[in-house]
Amino acid sequence: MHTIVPAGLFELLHAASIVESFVESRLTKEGLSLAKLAALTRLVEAGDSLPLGQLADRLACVKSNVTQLVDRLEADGFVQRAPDPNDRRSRLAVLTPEGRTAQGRGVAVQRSAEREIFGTLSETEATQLAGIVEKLSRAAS
Amino acid sequence: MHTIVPAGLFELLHAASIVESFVESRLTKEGLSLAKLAALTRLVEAGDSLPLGQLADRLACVKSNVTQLVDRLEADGFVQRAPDPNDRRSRLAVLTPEGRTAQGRGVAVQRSAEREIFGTLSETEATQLAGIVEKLSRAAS
DNA sequence: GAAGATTGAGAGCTCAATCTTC
DNA sequence: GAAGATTGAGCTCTCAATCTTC
Repeated sequence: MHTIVPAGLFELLHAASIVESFVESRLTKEGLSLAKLAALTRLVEAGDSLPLGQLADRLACVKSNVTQLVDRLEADGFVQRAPDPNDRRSRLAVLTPEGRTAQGRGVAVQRSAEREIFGTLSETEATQLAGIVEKLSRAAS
Repeated sequence: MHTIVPAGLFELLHAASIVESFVESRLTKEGLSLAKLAALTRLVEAGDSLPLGQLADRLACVKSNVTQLVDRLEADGFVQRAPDPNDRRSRLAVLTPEGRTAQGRGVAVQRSAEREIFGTLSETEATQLAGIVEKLSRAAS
């Protein structure tokens, strides 16, 4: 027998960190990380370029974080900084061709990891999880 | 109307990060963090002291991480390093009185945050969540 | 003065290399 | 040589302070 303990804070956070590490380790093989993939994906969605501040908004993080993330993406050759013609204060993060293909490989990895992990859930469980996750997010906001 | 999208990777990780920030911000007011509280709690459970390597095992992290975490806890006055009488290679992390009371305040904060967040779930949902979390952890391990 | 971005400092984590003691 | 701990380098993230441009 094995009693299921009602999920608590640590169980939830620990599960999330396991899932995160799982995907992270797969992305590493593609020269990517979740943070980098998220940024590249926002750029693809925006049509290849975005002012850094906009990127920060869409990543739901602070601007100084994007500055450093884009530094690393630039070092990877996935992104380049360009001046904003409309506003000399602003700088654009522009996707390079390498960045675009990396993003493609990244989402493929992500989706396959997603299938692998969430594929173990029944249809019903997936729906339940969505509802619960929604409730928890709301309660902690 | 509002269709519930089946929970995916990003929804799950985002929810976890919201919950984490919620607790983290409450612990900040007590001069603590989730990482520090976890370490202090492991020490309390162990009866006030533990070799650093043991602490790393119980925190499920790498030893160099514990070295730095204990550095910060020592600076806070919550922990002190002591020589291990049994093995001169080893060093003990020893809880101070301040560390013990901080741990007490910390778990109180944690439990109240837990009630606040998980209290929004029905009995049934809490049980479902536990099962799902268990499945996901297993799939990603 | 306020909106862009960056820099500096620091928390939290990892890995690889090192140093001491077993 | 292997087990303890630490150090150095790097990733991800935050906040406060700064600098330029609006």
